[in-house]
Amino acid sequence: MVKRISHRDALCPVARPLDAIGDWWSLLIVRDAFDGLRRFGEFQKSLGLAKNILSARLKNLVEHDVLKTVPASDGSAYQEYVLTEKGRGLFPLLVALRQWGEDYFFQPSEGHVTLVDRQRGKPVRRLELRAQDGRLLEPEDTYVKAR
Amino acid sequence: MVKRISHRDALCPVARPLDAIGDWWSLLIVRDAFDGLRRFGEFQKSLGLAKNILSARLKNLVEHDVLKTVPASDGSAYQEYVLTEKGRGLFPLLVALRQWGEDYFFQPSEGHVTLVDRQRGKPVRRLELRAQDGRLLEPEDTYVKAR
DNA sequence: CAAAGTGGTTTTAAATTAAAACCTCATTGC
DNA sequence: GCAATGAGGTTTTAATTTAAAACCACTTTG
Repeated sequence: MVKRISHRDALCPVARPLDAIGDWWSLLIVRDAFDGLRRFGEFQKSLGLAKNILSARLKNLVEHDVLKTVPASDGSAYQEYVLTEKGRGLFPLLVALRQWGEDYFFQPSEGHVTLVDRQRGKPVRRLELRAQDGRLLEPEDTYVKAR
Repeated sequence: MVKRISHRDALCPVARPLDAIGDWWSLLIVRDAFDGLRRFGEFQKSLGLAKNILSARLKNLVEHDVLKTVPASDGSAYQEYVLTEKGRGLFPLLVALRQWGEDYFFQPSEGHVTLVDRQRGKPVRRLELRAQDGRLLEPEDTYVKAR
């Protein structure tokens, strides 16, 4: 589970989070959490992964403060997994992944689910990067700056 | 490399892309590609990963049309790896990952690199999800809709 | 209170990742 | 033009991770 990153990457904000969510299942678990799933069994049924793997992933997500465990909301003795504030911070990333998936992984003929605005029921806007003054930024319009 | 996704996930735009970029290294390779790295040796030096793993990852990214190989730009007989249009489509995702990393994986005392707007040299805006009419959307303000 | 369900852990096998050695073709130095 | 070095891998072997299945303790239900 522990992954070493090279010296060059130790200070890169892209590399560090990968310890928390860089594996195949974690983002799907987080997606399910955004969809309201909370119980171990719910995640397992939804994702169809082995229980030991789910257990390890949940543990890792909790250790990284993406999820936290809380007493079950229905009053039973079991616990539930809910997103922390840090976990909720993954929302834009998940939307970005979803939009990329919609753009490039579906034939026009295939249907797929869409993220919609609850109030109007209309698809959300596309994520886009802008400068402080509002200009739309393409990859070439940016660079990473040490400080 | 081939990963099975459960029936429920087969149609989910979040799940499908994970075959292409769901492993630990691929996103770092793509990040480096955005930073202008093109050669096998450049990626290997930057990331410090084994050559066979890099070879497999590059192959997978090329198969998924995230990267493509082109003749070397310096006229030598070697080839280079460059982002496709689909690969460039990962820019918002990478920015989202970066912003999440900046927010939650660094102590205030620690410095880290920042993504800046090339024209002004100022940090870029924060990614945010908006409805068609411009309202800012939190996770609760959205849901996924079949169609 | 017996039976079934929840939420795991342990055991064992398969697949993946990693390190290192090796190899081929390209380029450079002389 | 030939030897030596470098680029870009592949192959081999070992270590680690993932996966499947069995097992288990505690909880809830009938």
